[in-house]
Parts: sequence; C-alpha cells; structure tokens
Amino acid sequence: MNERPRIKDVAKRLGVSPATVSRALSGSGLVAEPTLSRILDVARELNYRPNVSARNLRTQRSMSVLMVVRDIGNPFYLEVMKGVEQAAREAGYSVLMGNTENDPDRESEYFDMLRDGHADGMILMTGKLPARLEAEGLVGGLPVVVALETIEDSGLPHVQIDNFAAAQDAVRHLIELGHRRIAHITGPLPEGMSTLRRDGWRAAMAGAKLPVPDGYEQLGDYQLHTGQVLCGRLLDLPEPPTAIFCANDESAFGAVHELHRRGRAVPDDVSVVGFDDIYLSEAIFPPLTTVSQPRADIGRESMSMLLELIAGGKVALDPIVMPTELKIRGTTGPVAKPN
Amino acid sequence: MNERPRIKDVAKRLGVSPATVSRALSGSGLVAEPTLSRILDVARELNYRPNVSARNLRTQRSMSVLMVVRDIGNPFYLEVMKGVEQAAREAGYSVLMGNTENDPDRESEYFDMLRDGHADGMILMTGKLPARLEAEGLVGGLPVVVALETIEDSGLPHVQIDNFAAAQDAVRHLIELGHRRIAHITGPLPEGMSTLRRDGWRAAMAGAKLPVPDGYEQLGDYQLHTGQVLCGRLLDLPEPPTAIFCANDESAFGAVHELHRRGRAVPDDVSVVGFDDIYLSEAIFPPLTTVSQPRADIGRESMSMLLELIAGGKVALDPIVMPTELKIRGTTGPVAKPN
DNA sequence: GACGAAGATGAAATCGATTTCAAGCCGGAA
DNA sequence: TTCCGGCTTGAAATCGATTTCATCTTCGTC
Repeated sequence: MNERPRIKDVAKRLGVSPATVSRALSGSGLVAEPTLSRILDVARELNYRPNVSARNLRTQRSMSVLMVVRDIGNPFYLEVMKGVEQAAREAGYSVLMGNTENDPDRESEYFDMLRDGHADGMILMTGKLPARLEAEGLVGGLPVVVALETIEDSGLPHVQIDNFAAAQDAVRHLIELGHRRIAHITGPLPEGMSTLRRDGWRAAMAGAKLPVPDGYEQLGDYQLHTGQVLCGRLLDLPEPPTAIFCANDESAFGAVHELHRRGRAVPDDVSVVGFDDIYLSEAIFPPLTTVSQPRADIGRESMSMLLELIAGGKVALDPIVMPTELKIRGTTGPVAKPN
Repeated sequence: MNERPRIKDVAKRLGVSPATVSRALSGSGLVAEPTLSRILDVARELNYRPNVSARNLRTQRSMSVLMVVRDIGNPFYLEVMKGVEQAAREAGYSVLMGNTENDPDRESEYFDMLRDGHADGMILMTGKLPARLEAEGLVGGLPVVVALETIEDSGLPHVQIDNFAAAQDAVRHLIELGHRRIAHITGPLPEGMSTLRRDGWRAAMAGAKLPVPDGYEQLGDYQLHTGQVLCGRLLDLPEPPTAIFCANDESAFGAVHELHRRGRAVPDDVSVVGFDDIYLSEAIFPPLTTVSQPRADIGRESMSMLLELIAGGKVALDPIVMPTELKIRGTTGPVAKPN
C-alpha cells in the first residue's frame, strides 16, 4: 500500500516549503542551484507527480482537449486523430475521444464536459450542433474547431476540404471514362458535408449535360450495409447506372460487395468511386478508386488552430481548405459497350 | 463573456449555504422538499454544473478510466471500446483513449496518468508492461485489467479468449478441407497473444502429423502491408503452401491482396484464414474466413471487472475466457488437386 | 411539559497543488 | 555606512467543490 507522495512530503524531506518545490518542478527558473537539483532528485526518488485535479483546479486549465466524432468505429477518423494527438502532445496536451453515435444527448454532453473544465477545447467532427446549445446561443466564443465537416452559421472556425470540388472531380473522372449513367449514394442529408458532395455530383452531371433519372440519388448514411442495400436498389432500376459515386468509402465497399454478390464485374460492368481513402481502400479487391484527404494534416491543423483559440488568440473564420487527391485505382474503368 | 456560475452563486441566489446546494445536487436525500426543488430549479436556470477538478480533488476520484491500445488505427479495438464505453457510461464513468504505438515511453506515460489521478483505472490492451514499472514492481495493486492480450506474471486480472484453442480450430478447419501445406503469418513474437496463436497452429499441425517446412512460419506484426510482403515470401518458397493461417485479419487482407496481385485465385489456389473478424472482413472479396471474438462483450466484461477493482473489491486472477467462433466464409475451400 | 431522537441546515475544514505577497539576505552604489 | 534593488524563499491565500461537525428545529413519547 504505497501512499502516493504529495508535494509537502517532498518539501519536508528537504526542509523547504511546498512553494519552492512547486517552483522547482515547474521549471520557472526561480529556484537557485543547490536547492533546485536537490528537489529534482528527491522528487524523482519519491516518484512524485503532481495531482492533476489539484493543479487543474488552481490553474483553471486541464491541459486536455476533446475530439468528438460521430462514430468512433469509422476508421476514417483514426488518422485524423493521429494528427490531432501528435500536435497535442507537442503542446503538452492530451486528447480525449468522444463518440456521439449521432445521438443529440451525447453531443451536448461533450459540450458540457467542456464547460465542466474536463477539457480546455474541442475539435468537433460531427455535422451539426446540439439543438439545445444552438438555441441558447451558448456556442459562440467557446474554444471549438470544426474539422472535416461543415456547420453553417455556427460562428466556429473550420478546417476542411473542398468537398464540392472534389466530388465534382471524381464524377468528371467517370464522365471522361465515357459513363453517362452515373448514380450517387449520398451521406446523411441535409448535413453540410454530405450536401456538398451531392451537389458536386449534380454539378458535374449538369456540366456535362447528363440527365439524372429518378432514383439515381439514393439517400445513405455513410454505412457499409446501407451502401450495399442502396446499390441493390440502383441495380434494380429499369435503367441501372454504369457507374456509382459513393459519398464515402464504406458505402462504396458495400456497393462493391453487392456487385460481387450479384456477379456483376467491377469495373467492367459497373464502376465505383468512393470518398475518403480509408486505410483499407487499397486492400479490397479491386482496389478502390477514391478521393484522398490529408487526414493527419487536417488533424494537426485543427489542433494548432484550437491551441490558438485556447490561448485566447483570434482565429480567422474563413475555413481553412486542405487539398485532396483523386486516387484512380481498380474500381473505375471505361464504360461497357452500350447494349 | 458568460462567467460560469459556481456553487456559491447558486447558494447566494437562494439564501442557502453551498453545503446544501451540494447535497441537493448529489441526490443525497438530505435536503427537505421545498428547498430541494428550488435548488434544482435555480441550478438548471443558471446552467450550473460542478467543476470537475474541484470535485475530483475533494472526492479523490476522477470518474474516468483509461483504455490503452497499441494502435488506435486498428479497427479491431473499436468494438471493444464500444463495449467498454457502454459499461462505463452505465456506471457514470467516462473513457479516455490511449494509444501507445508500441512505444514504451508512451506506455509508461499512461501508467503515470493513472497515478496522477487522471483516471481511476485502466484497461490495458497492449502485450506487455513498461519495463520501468515492471522492474520497480509498481504495477501490483493498481486498478488495471488486461483485455484481449496476455501479460504473463503481471499479477493482473485478464479478460481474454482462448487464443490457443481458437487458432487450433481454425487450422483444423483447413486440415479438414484437405490442406497439408499450411503456413502461418504470426503477430509480433514473443508477446503472449501472438505466441498462443502460433502455438495453436503448431499444435494442430503436429496433431495431424503434418510437417512444418522451413519458412512456413513468417514473423509478422499484425499489419496489412507486412502480411502482403510475407505472403509474397511464402509464395516464393520452393514448395509454397496451399493455405495460410494469419494471426489477424489485417495481415490476412494483405495476404489476399498479394494473391490477387499475383493472379492466384482465392480460395481455389490458396486458402486464407484470418483472426479477429474485424468489421470489414465480410466486405472484402471474397469474404474472409476468420475467428470471431465477442469484442463488445470483452469490453463490457473488462470494464465491469475494473469497476470491481476500483471499488476495492478483489478480483479472481484466473483469466476470464470468452467464447470464440470460427466464421467460415469465402477465403477457404478444398485443397486444389496436388500437382 | 420535558426530554430525546431525528431531520434540516450552516460554518468551517479539507482535498493538493499554484501563486501572491511579504520578508530576509546579499551585494553594489552613493 | 547606508540604502536600494534583486534574488531566494516561505507563509498564507486561493481554486471550487464535498464532507464533517455542530447547531437548531421539530416532533413524538412518556
């Protein structure tokens, strides 16, 4: 039953005051040499570490930030998190993960944690704000950065990609391959990010004067299984598409799976494009053509913006836009000869 | 600039003492009726929430636990985490994620967080203890539960599966399909979990009196890319295997990918078995035959054990063993006719 | 009607650090 | 020699809650 030592134990041991120990350990440069190293030695020897609750209470900071995502099971967030964590560690912060599962209660719970002093700031990767907070106008001024997603009129700084342009490019790639019947499996609408990708698809179609028949826009939710089901619906249309642009990789996986299941060749019968370039996209067969985002960079950038905010600095409200890249792999190919 | 209200603000507003407010809010049943609801009302109205640092300092508990994994990028842990989180929330705890990337410094950092009062307990999913702590014997008695992995002689309670038996079963399945040349891509040896799976493979081979030629055991590290490279080595052997048992799904993905790349049919030319049943295993083509673990259950079970430990209860040191299931899907089939 | 028990509340101590404020000491300048 | 300023250091205040201990009612019982 080792009792954890407290600061006064270290102080007593050397006959100095707790104040001096605190100053020595914080590297403030206020402690003179013979004392300084003796304190450091004893602290190490006793394995002393300051109690965080006491420190946080006194300093009014927790030195940790919250990173809130809609589904922690989605590998898409993991690399972002790595970027966040890395930048956080460099600044002496630790990162707490929050998972909302699209549950509004849980979303506002994380805002509460912020106000409780659990964390000093928050990186939000969900598509919307808890209604309760939005109504009460409690959000403005909080140290919160929105990453990946877009939350209109939130007054919060954003770090994101140009979802519209990237989607447009992806669809244009299909058009260049000769496809004319191009369907889209969306994310959850009407959230910002999903909407932008959908609009990018529409714009590319309109730009090439291609029609968008009824049923070519299927409302999805970024999930694998949903992608599979919706792909089935598309194939059952009287005039099924020859290419499918999916709002994210997981629904694209679902689509490819359904195509395999029905014995349709990818990409010879149907081409598929995803979005996000999650880490397994290259590993499935055939490797997925998809839009790659600089996830770790987005994480790092969000975190450094957040640190700026926490430090009380002002941050530009114009979104920071990171570059994307269309990775052309194995699921897209020239359109099959029209029947 | 809304100032967060403190407990004394609520108290003053009603002309009661902070003590009474605290008692009312904690649901202690010590506050009489007219006062009680007035306090609750005012607290809600002011949007008062107790400061966690102050509370933690006084109560000497943080009401949060640490879940430490070796690679947060591995989807394998995500469902475990969901189980942990669910059980934690039910008990009023929140979960902090820690990521070691197999870095010993970071591993011991999380132990430090435990001692700092950052968390009340820890669920460890890494294969070993930080050497520093092990040497100093600082681990015994800490509220720590090891999940999934096995850490020998650590004196810590374990929640795990029978890795040996499950691996043996998986390999027997291949043997029943007629395979005799069965190779293995291991995890990082000599860690507990990887060793057990390797030994299960060996035992199954020995049990069927099958030889294990040189080079049939390839040292991996659970990573996709490594699985791909090692699969290539196996195929380059003078007598390549007809089946490969991989220590986890990600290396199995790598192996399948390499087989596709070389134009070898799965499972007609080579069968592949994975381990873990991560959420995309079913979505790749062909769907992966693999050993499924009850991940969420393992998470829940670990958490409830941890709560027991935190509450000061004694916990059996015999590992708790959860059931596994071999999911036979599309990557295993009868052995091809011998040439 | 008096006494004891139970119930409601407040005052003050407490958790463990950091930080303010004050004091002591020393050296250099006038 | 005296005074001032700069280092070091310590005593005590502080952060915001919870909890102990004490006080004061109130009610029931004999």
